[in-house]
Amino acid sequence: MGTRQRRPTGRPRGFDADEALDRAMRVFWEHGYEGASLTTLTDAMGISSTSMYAAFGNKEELFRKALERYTEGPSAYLARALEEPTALGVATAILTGTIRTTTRPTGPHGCLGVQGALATSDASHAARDLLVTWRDSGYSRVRERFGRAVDDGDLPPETDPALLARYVTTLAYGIAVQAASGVGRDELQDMVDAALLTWPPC
Amino acid sequence: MGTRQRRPTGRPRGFDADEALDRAMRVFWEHGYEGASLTTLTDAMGISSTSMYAAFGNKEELFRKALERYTEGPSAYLARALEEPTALGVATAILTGTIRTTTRPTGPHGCLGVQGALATSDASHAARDLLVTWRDSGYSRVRERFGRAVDDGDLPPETDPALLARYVTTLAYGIAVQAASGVGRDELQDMVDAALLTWPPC
DNA sequence: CCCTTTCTGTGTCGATCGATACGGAAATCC
DNA sequence: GGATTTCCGTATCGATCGACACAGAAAGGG
Repeated sequence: MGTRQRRPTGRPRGFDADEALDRAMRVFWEHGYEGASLTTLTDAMGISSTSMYAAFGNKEELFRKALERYTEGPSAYLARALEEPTALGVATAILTGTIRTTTRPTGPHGCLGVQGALATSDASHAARDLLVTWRDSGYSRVRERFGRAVDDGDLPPETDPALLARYVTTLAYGIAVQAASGVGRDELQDMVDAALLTWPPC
Repeated sequence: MGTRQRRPTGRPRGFDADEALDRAMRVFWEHGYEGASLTTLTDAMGISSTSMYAAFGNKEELFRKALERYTEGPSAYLARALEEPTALGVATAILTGTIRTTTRPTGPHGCLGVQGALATSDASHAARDLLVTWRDSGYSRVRERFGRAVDDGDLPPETDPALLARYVTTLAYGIAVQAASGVGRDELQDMVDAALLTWPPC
């Protein structure tokens, strides 16, 4: 065990692709898809543009992979939140996780899934569509989780899971915008704590 | 009265600057500051780049003026909302106005003040800072209005106007993101109606 | 009428955009 | 130890970016 598989034929890669993807994710996160130029990206990744194209395809593919990395890294709180035993626990974990990720002292402020490509030129519609799908996927998972909470009796039977999921995701996206504006972590947390005192709001 | 002032010396402008600014505002609204190229802008405005520079200065100044136009046009609901007699009326008018403006069938989806320049390259930091200031100004006006509502006894004395304003603006910015993703007007309105059933939430 | 002023159309500027061609370097395969 | 494969460094591609030079056109002023 622990034995790495046989080295592939050819000259070995001179950089850590995982580390490079993390750097690229941060650049996209901070500057957005269109605001991140190839020069900015490759400088941060520490590689040449040739190496980037060989390893990741093109800018669009790099963005796609950076978003996957974001989903399983900074945004992993969502998957964990959905496993909370109660709907209120789910909502609390989602919003607290959103605040923590969007206001990290060591990272860019805001959410890659929101500010990565919210309004773009026609040339970048693929990146924008990708994030629309990403956000819609998040909403759907929350809605399904709240649907189960209704079935379980955790939420009142008259609760509309779709409406409730729309409410929580709207707060989450709004928090991402506030964080991008520089609003502090504590203030956002106080706001969420107060908002969740009434539950379910719908 | 009604007499227009004396024609200025020199060749008269061959286009309507007001109309051109409206067109530019729409382009910035739909594509964002960085996604709106000079070609896209001047094509929509129906003028040459020379005329644009002569009339508006440069791209950054054009964006600044387009944002002012947006504030007194599509976003004018905010000023009207602040004049509602009750805090609940203010919140309702703000969120309903946000939904109506960000989901117009004939206009771009979303809010210029949010998606105009949320994450940008360093070269466009001026546009981003402008929108940060714009959003912060909106928040401050709402907070001051809620402060008066507390003084008037419209809101309980233990209410924190800053927290409440942060809550309402967070919902508004979240709505802008949802609208940019294509979420429909009716669904957002149902969500807001349900959310405002509990008031004040904090 | 000519002069001044302002605006317009054409053409183009240097810089940067995303993306590659090409040759040499570094590994495995036989 | 050659052949093969893969990767890296340099240099550059055509397109587009925001911005402007220049000359002619259209108005008022004298």
